[in-house]
Amino acid sequence: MTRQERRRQTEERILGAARALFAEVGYERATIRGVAAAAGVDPALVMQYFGAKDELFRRAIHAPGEQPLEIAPERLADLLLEAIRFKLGETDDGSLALFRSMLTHPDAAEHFRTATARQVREFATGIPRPDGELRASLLVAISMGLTIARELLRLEPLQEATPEQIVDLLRPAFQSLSASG
Amino acid sequence: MTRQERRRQTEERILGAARALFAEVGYERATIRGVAAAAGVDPALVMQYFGAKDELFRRAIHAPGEQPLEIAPERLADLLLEAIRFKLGETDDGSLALFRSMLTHPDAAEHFRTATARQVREFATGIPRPDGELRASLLVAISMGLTIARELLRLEPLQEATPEQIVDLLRPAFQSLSASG
DNA sequence: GTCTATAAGCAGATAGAC
DNA sequence: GTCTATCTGCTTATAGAC
Repeated sequence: MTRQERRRQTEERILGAARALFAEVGYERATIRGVAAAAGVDPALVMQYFGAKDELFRRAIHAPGEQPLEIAPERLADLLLEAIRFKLGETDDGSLALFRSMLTHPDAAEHFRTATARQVREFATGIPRPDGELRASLLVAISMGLTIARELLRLEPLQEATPEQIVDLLRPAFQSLSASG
Repeated sequence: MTRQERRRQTEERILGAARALFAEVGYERATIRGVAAAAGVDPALVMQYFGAKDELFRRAIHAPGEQPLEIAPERLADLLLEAIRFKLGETDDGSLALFRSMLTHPDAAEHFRTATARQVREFATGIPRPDGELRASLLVAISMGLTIARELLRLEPLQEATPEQIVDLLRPAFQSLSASG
């Protein structure tokens, strides 16, 4: 194994530890020292690799690549529900880190706002109505609320329910919001 | 004006400043110094009155008293929508402070969980079904997501819309979730 | 009663030894 | 290349002067 490979490997380990810790306690309470300890490396090494805590966080929340959905109107509700069903229970740490910190860390809030704005515009193309963007925003807000309540706050009834149960109950709500006519 | 009155008045001013600051930046980033500056008093005075930062936060999020709703089944959806319509745009700083910090401050998370559990049980009495608690949880999660998205993250389409517009769009969703049979 | 001064602790970041 | 030691800054909290 070359030096470059080794370096890349430890960098990935640090990034994974950072993602997990940011997801668990948020930006403020997560410390470089804590990340280093979780990754089994020296705190100075983390700084060496990532330069600053901000940069580490930026890298941690950078999702592995969310490909935009092709949206056929009349299908939007089902697509969203399917995405929710898939994500519930196995949301990646990068997304959770972003959710966890977005209310208290300005950079995280900004990142979420721009990512959401793009998603809203995308969804809105599937809702050809004057208030399409508002409807899309509501769909996003509902999905976000659900993830926060279940994965971050761990509200009991939501955590015990299966993704299928939840999706079934939400279907009428999503259909009414994404109805194209 | 007696000493006691004066003291009570400054205490209220500090508490108001604390509520506003906690609501704006969350528990971690809000400092005693910042609260004191906003209230126009000495930082040491804040400590004198409230003892510790935790206690100040505890007092700040203690809502002025939310009376439990009497729930007639078949009316739950309308009651909730009315509550949302009323709250949107004028959510009190105490609630916002709690929302802002609940993802990153363990005490706030715990407070929210217990308050929510009570609310869920309450709503569930209006949904006489085996999955009543799950449905009630979804209603709470949706309301929470909406408040967070609009008041805290300030997502544009949601902030520009009127409460009436939002409530109208959500009505079918709430009715399907709270349908009693 | 109110404020000044300071203690004590922990954070991120840096310089330099090995 | 990796780690030790340290610097600087900020926080809560306290002790004591006025």
